[in-house]
Amino acid sequence: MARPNLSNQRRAELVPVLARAFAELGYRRATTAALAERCGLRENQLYRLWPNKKAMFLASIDYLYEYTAEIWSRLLNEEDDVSPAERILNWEGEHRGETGLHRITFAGLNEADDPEVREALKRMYRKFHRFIIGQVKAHRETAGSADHPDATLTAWSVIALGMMTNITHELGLLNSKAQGKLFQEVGRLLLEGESSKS
Amino acid sequence: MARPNLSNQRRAELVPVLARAFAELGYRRATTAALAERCGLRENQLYRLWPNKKAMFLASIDYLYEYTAEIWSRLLNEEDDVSPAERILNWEGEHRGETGLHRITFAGLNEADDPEVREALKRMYRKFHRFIIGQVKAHRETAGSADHPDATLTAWSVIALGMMTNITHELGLLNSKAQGKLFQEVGRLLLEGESSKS
DNA sequence: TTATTTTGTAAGTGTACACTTACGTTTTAA
DNA sequence: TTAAAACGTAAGTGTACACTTACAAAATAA
Repeated sequence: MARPNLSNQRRAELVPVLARAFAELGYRRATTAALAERCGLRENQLYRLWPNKKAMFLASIDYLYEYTAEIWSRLLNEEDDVSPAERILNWEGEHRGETGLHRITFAGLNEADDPEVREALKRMYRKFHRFIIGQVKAHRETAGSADHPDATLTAWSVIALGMMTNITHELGLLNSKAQGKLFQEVGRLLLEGESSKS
Repeated sequence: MARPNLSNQRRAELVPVLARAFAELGYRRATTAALAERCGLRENQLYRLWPNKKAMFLASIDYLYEYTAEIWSRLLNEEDDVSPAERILNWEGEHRGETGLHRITFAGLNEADDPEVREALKRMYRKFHRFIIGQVKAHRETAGSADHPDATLTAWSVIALGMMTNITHELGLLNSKAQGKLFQEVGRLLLEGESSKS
């Protein structure tokens, strides 16, 4: 034996950097040279940690969920008078698209004919879906329960809204106020089966 | 003067072919060689019709709206006992993602740091939005009007649902029955402000 | 110390691909 | 008939970029 292998640790340190690069540049423009530079490494050093560019991208997809889940978990542990589900809705309505990390999903969807990329995206969406279902059910147990779509459909719809606000933010289609209104008002309708305007 | 210039006509004939190529292959893998082959042309012949690959892609984005609007318009002119808005919901719930043309938007979002691509996408979404707003308003004038989000938000939400069902179809996350249910049930909730389960 | 493995630096290599050039052939307005 | 423009065919060209090779320096277990 000689020097200890710190690859796992270094990968963990570098994934956020890679993810940000893919998010800012997209898959195509995130050249291996650019990735290496942002990591403060040479290209071949990157290739010692991941077998190819695609693997770096797959790791970034996984990171996107972990990063978001981390933020949501923090929100869930806060003391507040509204339900956790509503806290997440409010937070996302205000901050959606700020990090730009969602652009990784755009890049991923564009590469979705690749089986590995497709599986990574599926995993990611399923994890989000499961997380949100939990929040929807918890919310509905406490709040008065109107007639609304089942939790599965509701969760997909919330993800859809998230995607849409990402897009409108990306393209500058809605200002941040309208974006927040979209997310929160429709989100609440989905959660509670009735408009929050009342 | 000599031979008449048929460029406009040829462009119009070829755009659907290009759009399908971008949809099937994504921007990156849709090489100019592949595009030319599908058009039954040589590369330089394509370059006589469009200045570069990006222009071909922009034309494909525009085509995506025209194609969809064409289908929707046909649906609007049918005789039926449900409202036009509901007919579109039903149709999209059943056929969403079938053509695969929506993948053009994935490719576009991935290239959205390019100003021209971003503008093309904005145009496209705005046109869809306007179209849907019209349908939502028409529907609500005839149907009983519950308490629901305003037409603008509703229209964005419907687009969001469309996007989501495209994604779930693309990734194989939902079977077509669940996909239809998502689109129709939630769509109706958004349209009418109450769940259709009742 | 020393053998072994990781880390750093520098310079490639092969190829895919957007875009071009050159040139011959067909069509049509005058 | 003819000149000009459109059309067809073939063969490039330059370069960007994923990935590799070679080798020296540094670190650590024995």
